Formats: sequence, structure tokens, C-alpha cells
Amino acid sequence: MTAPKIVSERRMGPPGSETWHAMLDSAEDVLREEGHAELTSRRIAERIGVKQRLVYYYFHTMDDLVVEMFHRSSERDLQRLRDVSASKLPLRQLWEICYHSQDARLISEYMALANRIPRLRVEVIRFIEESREIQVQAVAAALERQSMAGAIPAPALALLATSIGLSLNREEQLGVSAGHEETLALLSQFLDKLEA
Amino acid sequence: MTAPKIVSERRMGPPGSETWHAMLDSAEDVLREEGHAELTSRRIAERIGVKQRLVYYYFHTMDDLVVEMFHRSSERDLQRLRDVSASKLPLRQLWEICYHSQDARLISEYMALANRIPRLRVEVIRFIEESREIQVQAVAAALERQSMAGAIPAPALALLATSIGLSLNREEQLGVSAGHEETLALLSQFLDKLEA
DNA sequence: GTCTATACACCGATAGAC
DNA sequence: GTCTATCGGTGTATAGAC
Repeated sequence: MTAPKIVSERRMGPPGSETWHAMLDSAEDVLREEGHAELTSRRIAERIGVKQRLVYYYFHTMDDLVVEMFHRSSERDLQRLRDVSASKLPLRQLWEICYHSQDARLISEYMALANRIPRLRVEVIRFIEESREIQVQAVAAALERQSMAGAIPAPALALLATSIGLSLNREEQLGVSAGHEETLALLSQFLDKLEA
Repeated sequence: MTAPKIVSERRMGPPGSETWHAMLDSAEDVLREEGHAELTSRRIAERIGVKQRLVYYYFHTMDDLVVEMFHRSSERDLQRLRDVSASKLPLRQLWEICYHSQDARLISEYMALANRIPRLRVEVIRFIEESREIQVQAVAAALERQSMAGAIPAPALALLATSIGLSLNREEQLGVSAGHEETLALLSQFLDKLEA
């Protein structure tokens, strides 16, 4: 039996407080706008007009902050996904939401960070699995309503939508558009068939 | 008219030399196995048993090294892609190659780096556009041989294959498999239809 | 071509006052 | 809850000898 490792005994600020949220908001902005290399305690503090030391009052380590930031963000996303799923939208709307709700840049930063922060990696895996599950339910229900449940497996449709949405998104942000028009037309045609 | 900005006048080693390649090899290994945070001149030098100073004999800056590393790697990939394209493979083989030749982790590291290194971003864009072009040619030729040229636009098929291949790859590396089986089965079925 | 040595910036994290 | 001050480490990059 191993005793739990105490990282530090220093006094800590309350999770969920206003400053705590401001720091995670700030961190998210930095990650999205400036990238992981600029994601430092000093940069975060500067953005919200406090001193660097305060970051370590609210978070034990920078890795903790990053994990917490992703966790908070993914909880929000999952809740939004559940709401969408409950509103019984048709496939086309589900695809549109999937396509437009992904931020390719932020995702690529998180993926790279997850490669070196095991606890973030765990959170990312959990998020992908849970969101896939919710999407599958939403897709399955939509197919059911169109009496198309046997036409195509919902898990495949959910994975395809996420995958294609992310790629289109990433390439749009880069300024690459080759094949996009044709792909969107093909998807539209495909959705037409499923939603007669 | 702007004069070219001289970054430094220090003595430089020859690009393409043995040590030059060894450094880029080393850097690629670090990026793939340890991530961007460990991609430092010290780490690279250590791996090939030289001193850190030597890295700056062969590359002006670390950003230069990263850009050069991606450039060398993408030139190799494009050449391999051209060879594959010239060998007139059927769609199924093209898909298999697309699926298995992507390293999701390395790509995610490069994408995050491209968010903060403009010149790398330019290289990434160039690579995506060129590889897409080659893939479209290969796919179009394969469809032609099956008299299926009108069935589906080649650019859409090329983009879909890349996108889905990358996502499956990334999730496999993370250990997520939900929907994979169904997606691969669906793809197989789809390829059967196109290659009667 | 490779080395020793070093300047300088910046980062994570801590001590302890107010 | 927020601050000033600071330590130790590590990174990029350069100077200059061999």
C-alpha cells in the first residue's frame, strides 16, 4: 500500500472562484491565440492583471492548470452536446453543429500537450469516448425517426462526421481549400439520401 | 525594396552533410517520442553524441532546424506518394497506404509547432496541397480504370481518405476504438461497390 | 568541424510579508 | 487573496580556441 504523494503543502485558492475561472479563461485564450509555447504562468497572470505568484495560489503546477482547463472546457462541450442530442435534430443539423463547433487550432494544441502530460491524455480519451457515445445516440435517434436505422451504423456516421469536420476545419484555418467544395457537395448529397 | 535581413553572420555547416542529416534524424525521433517540449538543441546534440554548440553550426536557429526537418521529411513523403501514384494501384491499396502511412502523433506535434512558426506553417500548407494533388491524380486514375470516374469526385475521395485515416490513427494511438470497427466495415463495403 | 565557456532571458516554483 | 523577492534550472544563442 502506497501513501498518497503530497506534491506540496502550500496554501491553495478555491477552485471555481472568480479568479480561478479568469485564469483558465486567460489560459485558454493564450493557447488558442498564441500557442503552447506562450502558455506560461507569467503570460496568464499578465493577461488578467495579477502577478505571476497568484497562479500558483490557485494551481499546484502548470500541468494541473492545463488539465483543469481542458476538463472545464470538455465538461461544457459535453453538456452542450447532451442538450443538442436531446433536442432531436435531423442529421443535417447534427452535421452542421459537428462541423462548426470544433476549433482545429485549439485541438491541435491540446493534442500536442496530451503527448507529454499523461493526466491530460486521460482527460482527452475520456472526452472523445463520452462525446462519441452522445453523438452515436443522437445519430441513431435521427436515423430511427427517418426509418433509416438499418441503412448505416450510427457509430460509423458519428466518427466520420467528427473526423471530416475536424479536417475541413483545420484546412480552412490554414487556407487550404482543395477538394472542400466537392466534399461538402458529396456530404450534402449523402444527407439528402438519408433524409428523403 | 527591402534588403534581405541577415540573421547572423556566423560560420555555418553544409546542409546535406552527414552530421546535418544526423541532427534532423535525431530531432525527428525526439519530436515523435518525446514531443515538442523536449525538442531542444541540447537534447538533439546529446542523442547523437555531440555538444550543443554544434547544432548552431548547422542551423541558424531552432526554428530553422524545425522548418528544415519538416521540409526534408515532406519531400520524402511526396516522393513516396508520387511513386505510389505511378504504380497504378487500385483504390483499396491507396486507402491502405493512406491509412497506415500517417503518424498521428508526429502530425499533431507539427501542427502545434506550425501555429507558432510562420515558415513552418507555409511548408505545411504546401505539403497538404501537393500531396492532395498527387492523391487526386492517383484516385482519378483508379476510378477511370474501373469506369467509375463519374460515380464520385476524386478530390472528395482523396480528402475523405486522408481525414478518416488520420482520425482512426490518432484514436488508435490514444487507445480509443469506439466506432472503428463499424467505420472500417463501412469503408470496405464502399470500396467493394467502387471496385466491382 | 568540434570544442569549452558563457551571456542572457525566462520559466516553474517557493518563502514569507501584508 | 495578493503581493515582493528570489532561487535553481534550462533554454537559445554567441565568442572564440583548437
